[in-house]
Amino acid sequence: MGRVSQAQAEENRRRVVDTASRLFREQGTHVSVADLMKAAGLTHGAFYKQFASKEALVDEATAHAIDELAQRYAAGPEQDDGQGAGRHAGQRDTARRTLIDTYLSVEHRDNAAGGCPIAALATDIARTPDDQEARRVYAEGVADFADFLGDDDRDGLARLSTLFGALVLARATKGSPLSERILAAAHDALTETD
Amino acid sequence: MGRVSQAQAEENRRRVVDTASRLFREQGTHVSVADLMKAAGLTHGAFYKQFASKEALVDEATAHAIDELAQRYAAGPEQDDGQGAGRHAGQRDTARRTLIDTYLSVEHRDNAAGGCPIAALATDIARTPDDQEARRVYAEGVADFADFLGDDDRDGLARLSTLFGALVLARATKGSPLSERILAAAHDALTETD
DNA sequence: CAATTTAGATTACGATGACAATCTAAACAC
DNA sequence: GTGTTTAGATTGTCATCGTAATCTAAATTG
Repeated sequence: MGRVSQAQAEENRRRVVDTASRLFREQGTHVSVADLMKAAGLTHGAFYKQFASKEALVDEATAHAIDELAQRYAAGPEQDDGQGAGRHAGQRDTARRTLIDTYLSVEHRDNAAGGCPIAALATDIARTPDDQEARRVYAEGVADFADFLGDDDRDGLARLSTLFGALVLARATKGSPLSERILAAAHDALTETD
Repeated sequence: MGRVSQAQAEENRRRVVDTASRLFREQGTHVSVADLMKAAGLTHGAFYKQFASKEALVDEATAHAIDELAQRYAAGPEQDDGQGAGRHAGQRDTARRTLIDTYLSVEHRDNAAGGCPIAALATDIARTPDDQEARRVYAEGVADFADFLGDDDRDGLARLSTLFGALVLARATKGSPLSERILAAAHDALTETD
């Protein structure tokens, strides 16, 4: 078919990025442009009208996913008190607690596509060249997430390691009863002396 | 060239498995049979005389790597006291401590090929079909490693999550100063109240 | 509404993937 | 030593990869 309205084109582009951010998390950045475009409801030829290369899309999809994550925990389960930004200590602790609950749930384990990109993309990012934009964005996402999780730098990074590690391990051991025990063990460790 | 002695053939086979176990850890199980065989010093045509499929090799290479890991921490830095198996509490604590030190070192972060397969293969395994042998072997490896790391099940799995998580995160953030801070933070957390 | 622009479809490219058939020369059994 | 077996090399097949050129019809512009 022929042309499409600017608005349509932009929406299509957004859908491609969104689809990519989900497929990359689920299957890795190896998913083909053809599969990706089919999932987005377009043909693979249309891809290069919107993106310079697959690498560029990986960068954009990573940024998109990291952004979504940040928005999710920044908003948190907080009841909007009409005061705008800012959350007092009690609220922050509740937000953390809720995050840990959902992060270490079976649902999250089984939903990589819609889940934490830090966990889902870790290995793909680790194997990506040093100069690729996605690495920078990813590292920033890690730093911000750790800030949210802990009271100081050390605490946040250690907690993130446990949280992240348990989820990734649970995914790799899914099918074995070990998987659920990993989630439970990390949950305990992260909530007991809190 | 033509035939090769049985001994040579077996050694070649072993070299292919060993090369695979290293390449898979470094680059993922996506590495091609051709690249793999070249790295092992053979041509890709020779592959199918030894292995039924690439999948079969993934299974074997995973088992091989997990085995090596188990041997490494089972032997540990323990001085052989001539008493055979068995290690008293002090020795076990020292062994654990040494393991944590090396596990969270920059050298280990930068040596995925020769390092812990649980960390290096996690995502590949997570994306592998449920019925594949490699998953079973992997889960067993996780259970055994956790046993070694903690006093009870919960403790071991939580500690493994932190250890593993920090290494994988450090690899993904390599290049950013965050990477080293992650290793240090997890190291602190795992050695302080010990 | 006529002229121009362009998003997306179609098709093709060269490279590379897993895997298979054939060839060859050396190791074995006798 | 002759004959048979077989590990590895060579070459081929077919699918799929990322990317690009061409085509087409509708959206835009004037």
